[in-house]
Amino acid sequence: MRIGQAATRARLEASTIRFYESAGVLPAPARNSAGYREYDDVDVELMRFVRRLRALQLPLDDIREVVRLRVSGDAPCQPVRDAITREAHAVDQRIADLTRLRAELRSLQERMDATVDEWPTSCVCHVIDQTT
Amino acid sequence: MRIGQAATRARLEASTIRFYESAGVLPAPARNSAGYREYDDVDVELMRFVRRLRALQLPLDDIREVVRLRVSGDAPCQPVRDAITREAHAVDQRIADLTRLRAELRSLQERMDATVDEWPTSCVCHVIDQTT
DNA sequence: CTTGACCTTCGAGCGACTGGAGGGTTTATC
DNA sequence: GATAAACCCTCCAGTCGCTCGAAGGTCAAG
Repeated sequence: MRIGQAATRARLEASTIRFYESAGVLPAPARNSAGYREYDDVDVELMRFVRRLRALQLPLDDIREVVRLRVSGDAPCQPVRDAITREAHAVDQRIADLTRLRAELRSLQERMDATVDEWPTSCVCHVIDQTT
Repeated sequence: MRIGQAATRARLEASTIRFYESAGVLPAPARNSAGYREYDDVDVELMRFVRRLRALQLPLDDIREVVRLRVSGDAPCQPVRDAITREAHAVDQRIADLTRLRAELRSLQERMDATVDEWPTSCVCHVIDQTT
């Protein structure tokens, strides 16, 4: 099948598949006489695998390595598990950061609302100025 | 003062200040005879204001508008309040997304650990394959 | 006179795509 | 057999917010 159908089946954009190929994540497929990429079901399975890892927000560098192992017949389970662990920590960190940020935004909103009557005259955003 | 001292006082990198200028966020300052940028305390205050808004992860597009108002003497409070509200919603959304992602990563970790004894033989990452 | 710290501009690189220009190919329809 | 729509190709630019490096100019201290 050609890239469009592969994209539909793998639930990726054709442009994303080409990008993954250029990034060395997906192997370069065969080409037909017109130069079109030709994929089979195994290729589509691999694309789905990559999509699922990306949905877990694993970086392409990790996925490239995992795909390399999988294509070469090795079991990529340990690297996948390691990548997932790294990502879980990164996600925990991002959530903690964002939670702090949200608290600060909420607090700012409240403080701005409390001084809304002073705005028209001489607001230079003291509230923001008081932030670190 | 020159850009290095302004950067230190505003707690920004000199390269960031130049970038903000090129991005139209900060106004172009005067230059001395050697072509060096010259800043005063008011400029540094504005840099700090921008840094604080960036720390709240407001996009530069919003900050540019807010700075424009502030420099022109208008009170930027309402736009700041609006931008903060938008950002608060975006942060809520990001937290929700990441929380779902974290749950999925945790679940995957557990399921992989539960089948760890099967890995050496024929792991093709069924666990990942079962993900949507 | 030289060293070193500072400054300048310009351009590339990050991550992971996305979209467009400017072409060629295939397929369905008339 | 012509034509139009849908598909494919490559290459390049843009996204966001910086950050770094190259290649050079300026200036004060020793």
